[in-house]
Amino acid sequence: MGRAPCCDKASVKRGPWAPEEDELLRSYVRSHGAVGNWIALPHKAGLNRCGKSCRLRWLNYLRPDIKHGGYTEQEDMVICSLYNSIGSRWSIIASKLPGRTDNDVKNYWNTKLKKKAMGMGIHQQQQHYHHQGAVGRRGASASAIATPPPPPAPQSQCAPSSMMHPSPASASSAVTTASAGDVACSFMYSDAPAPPALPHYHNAEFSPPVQPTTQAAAANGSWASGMMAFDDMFLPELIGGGGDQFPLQGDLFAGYLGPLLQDNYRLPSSSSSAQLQLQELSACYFPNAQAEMWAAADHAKPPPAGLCPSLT
DNA sequence: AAATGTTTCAACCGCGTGTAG
DNA sequence: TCTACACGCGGTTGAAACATT
Repeated sequence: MGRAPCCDKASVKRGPWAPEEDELLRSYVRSHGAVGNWIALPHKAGLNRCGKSCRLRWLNYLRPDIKHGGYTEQEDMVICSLYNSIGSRWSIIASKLPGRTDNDVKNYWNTKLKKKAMGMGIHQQQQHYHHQGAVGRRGASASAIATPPPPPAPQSQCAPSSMMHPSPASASSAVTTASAGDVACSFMYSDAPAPPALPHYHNAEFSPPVQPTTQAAAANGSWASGMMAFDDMFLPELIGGGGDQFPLQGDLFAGYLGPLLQDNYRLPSSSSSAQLQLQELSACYFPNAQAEMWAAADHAKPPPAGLCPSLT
């Protein structure tokens, strides 16, 4: 038994919107302000449409501040960089691009930018890649099965490599489209010492891995079940002030998360093993992009959901 | 000019999440 | 605490537009 449909699909109009329908919806929103209940809107506005369809039409097309097409190089870089970092979190990516919608960004990536990114070259940076599996809103599972390490993950090269050091304040900027816990990765890091007390962050949107959650983990010197939400960065910081510098996936981690973890877990920054460990964690935090690049690069299929093998 | 293949993008679908009752 | 409902999201589809042969 499936979920009840949000509306009677047989009795509502579907397909492309007519100009009259657009005008009805536009004038309704104009006169009533923020829509409180999209399901009830069609009836009130005199539209024979599903409420979800109305919402989509408004958000993706009729909103006055929408931009269509004409993506700039800078926007390309933002999309590439964020996609590399957080994967297909289109609503988050779109929230960093004023006037762009998640649907638009998604279409743009799938039809143009992905090819462009691929064409600019793929190179390997990471020695080890461990897909962490289910991430984000759907089906996050800490009980996922560890799998053997796949081939090294290629990375797209969308922009000149640079480092990024967002200020702590930037971590508190608002992103309303995602909840804390998104882009989260559960992992165990058995070689690191138990983490010290963690710094306080402005809010929960960006929080470092949590301290050991089990007595056992603390007792044997490991820590477990780290969760991180990384769905928020300021665009100005992303584009590096002048807009001519951009973080890449690895650099994003090395530039921001790396030092954070080094500070928190006293990893020697100069040691190659520490670098390796950071790379492993990076791959765990931001797995989606690698997975896609990977598939596109005709490598073996990425592993199914699972904890980072070397971290378990 | 016609046929065929490819690309684009608006719209749909179904599921996870948040929340009010 | 549970349930029902609406919202929001990401993946997918399909028709139209465009390019190529």
